[in-house]
Amino acid sequence: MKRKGRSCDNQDAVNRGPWSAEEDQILINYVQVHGEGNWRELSKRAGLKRLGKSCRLRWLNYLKPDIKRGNISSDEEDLIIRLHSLLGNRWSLIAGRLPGRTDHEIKNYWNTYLRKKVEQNHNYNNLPGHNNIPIKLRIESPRCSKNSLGIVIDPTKSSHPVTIKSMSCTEVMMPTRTVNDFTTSWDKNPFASTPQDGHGHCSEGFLKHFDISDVLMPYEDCRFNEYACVEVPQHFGDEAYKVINAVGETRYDNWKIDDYFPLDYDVGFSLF
DNA sequence: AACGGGTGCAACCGCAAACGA
DNA sequence: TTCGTTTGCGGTTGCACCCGT
Repeated sequence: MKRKGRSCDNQDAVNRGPWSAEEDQILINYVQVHGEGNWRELSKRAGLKRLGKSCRLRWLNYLKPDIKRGNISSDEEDLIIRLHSLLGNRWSLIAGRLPGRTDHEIKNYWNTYLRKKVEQNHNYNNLPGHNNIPIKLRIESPRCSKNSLGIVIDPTKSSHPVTIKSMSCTEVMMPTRTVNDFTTSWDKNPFASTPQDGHGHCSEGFLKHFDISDVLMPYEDCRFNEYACVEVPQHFGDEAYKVINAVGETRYDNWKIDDYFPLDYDVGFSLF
């Protein structure tokens, strides 16, 4: 599978195409002794006539010991479809939720098999986020930790993913404490110590607007097949706070807290 | 058996972000 | 702050194989 190399620079001295078993072994041995990183230097020192980039690709996608190859289960397949409907072609994010799988393998699997399967599935185009079905937002834990505010989506209650684009807390309570007093009361107008709205005034209805799709990340205790977790850094100082109300927006339509998603779909705040 | 089109997948490419001097 | 290098990502390419004719 020799490929056409570019005529410039000294790439004629570089091996291209499929890796031989010997090259693989050299790379494995070298990484086991010296570790990953600095791939260009690694290639030179290991005596591989390969671009550093090529070494990195080969290691990360095929040779690394904890990689699962092939036999993608139906559960994994289902999760890929859900995540793709949520994230699009963000293969590294999708792979991050499938332990042992690489973005490369998932991308190939999608392009050669899953995309066709999904396209054939008439229901795909009727998923939430692709139409205007509103979502019920349920506040499970109104008092959030100081580290983050997040939501947990429980897809076990529905076969449909939720494509949440953004979320705003519209009513937030901050704790107030008096000096030398450890008791806490909840102040519904805490804005003297919290960010303002950029216009120098703080109406009670605001707090923070953020784009969930930018901060979607796996949560350690999360069972991948059951929950999609979103963790959002909070910017209101070190204190805990209570979320009283919130509105959000899916990828294609708006929803608000009082809307009802059909039957049993719950989206809730959770304490991370 | 030979041929040709379709498919799968490993490797490559270009770009952008991250990093470090 | 700038600039060169490294890393990471997603899209594309092209060869080997499969399968129908």
